[in-house]
Amino acid sequence: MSLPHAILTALLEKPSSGLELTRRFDRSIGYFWSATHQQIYRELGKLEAEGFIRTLAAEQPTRGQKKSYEVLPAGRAELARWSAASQDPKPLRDVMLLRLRAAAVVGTDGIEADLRRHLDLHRQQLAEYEEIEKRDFPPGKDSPEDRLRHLVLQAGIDLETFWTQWLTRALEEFADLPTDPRR
Amino acid sequence: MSLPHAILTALLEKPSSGLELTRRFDRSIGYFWSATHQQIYRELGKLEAEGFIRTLAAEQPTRGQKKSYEVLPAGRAELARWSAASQDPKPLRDVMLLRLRAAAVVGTDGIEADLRRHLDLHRQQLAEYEEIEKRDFPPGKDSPEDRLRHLVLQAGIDLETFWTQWLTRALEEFADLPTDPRR
DNA sequence: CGAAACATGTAACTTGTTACATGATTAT
DNA sequence: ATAATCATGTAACAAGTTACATGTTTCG
Repeated sequence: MSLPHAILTALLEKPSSGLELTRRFDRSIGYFWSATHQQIYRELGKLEAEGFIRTLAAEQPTRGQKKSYEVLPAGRAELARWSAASQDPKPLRDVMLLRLRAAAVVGTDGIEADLRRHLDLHRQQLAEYEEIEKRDFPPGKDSPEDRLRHLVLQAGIDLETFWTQWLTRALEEFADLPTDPRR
Repeated sequence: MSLPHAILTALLEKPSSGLELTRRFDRSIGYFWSATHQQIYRELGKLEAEGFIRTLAAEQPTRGQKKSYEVLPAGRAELARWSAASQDPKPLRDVMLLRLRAAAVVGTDGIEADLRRHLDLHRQQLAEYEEIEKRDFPPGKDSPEDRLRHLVLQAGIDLETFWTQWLTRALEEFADLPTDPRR
């Protein structure tokens, strides 16, 4: 139940239409909670029905016309409640780790190229985060809100750093492997 | 589409019944791909229908009786195919990061306690992984298969290390915050 | 026998994904 | 006018979650 709260956060930061939200999910918010436009429209409908948000424009626009939303007091209260409520961390779920474990059984043919590709992608993502950090969080004078947002970005940077290091190490192991185990 | 392949990997490592698989998913395999018994039974049925696995026992057991499965050649081939096939990494999706971002907007009341709790949980998980490493991967003499499995475990250790460090840093930031932003 | 533990399974629901449909606005 | 883009939406499906149902074996 996190998507509605991601949307509430985004709308509090700035009232938006569905498509604008979709674009923001492709950028900042989507860096730790991704969503497609179909999910967003579905959820906007629910949030409006629950009285957490409302449309901005006085006239009800028809299909195809832009429709912007803002958060109502009940929505802000729900977000505060959710943010403070205790939630268990989700166990790790990673396809590449699973694939390596499978490769230990059925052989490593073909997987090395994808490890390289992932290394590239994670390096790109890391560079993107570092760019954002340079632009949005220059040294000195951070407001408390900025320090929290910086902390979140830092997690992204650290995680991408981890992946680049781990993938590099994995590829070194592959270089060392005498031959494929059982192929 | 990873759960069937997680099950194939587990069954290749050792033929098992549904409940045995469930227990193994609570331990080693679940450390990077979790699943409940309902998911597992559903998926075992599909895998059998597709001809990737078959029951071991000659007699068809009835409901309530143990039913063990083994992987057929087609299943092994499918696992090899999947493991080698290129797949994009999934974007990061983390509730705690989203909660912090929300807290930057609606206030940080209440979230600090859960950060502490998460720090504890991640420390426990890290200790568990390190225990497994000591037990299963003593220094020296690793077979190629073991090196791959060790690499996977290492990712778990590194990720838990990251979270403990990041949460420690987050809590330091909270100690520094003058007062809650906007509450 | 009765209770506990073992073992498999169903059903209903929520969330996420993929493909497609439709109307409105803008630029050539 | 028509093509491209903007914008909202539907439908069907896949995957994951939660609650419950049912039969079997073991042990006191």
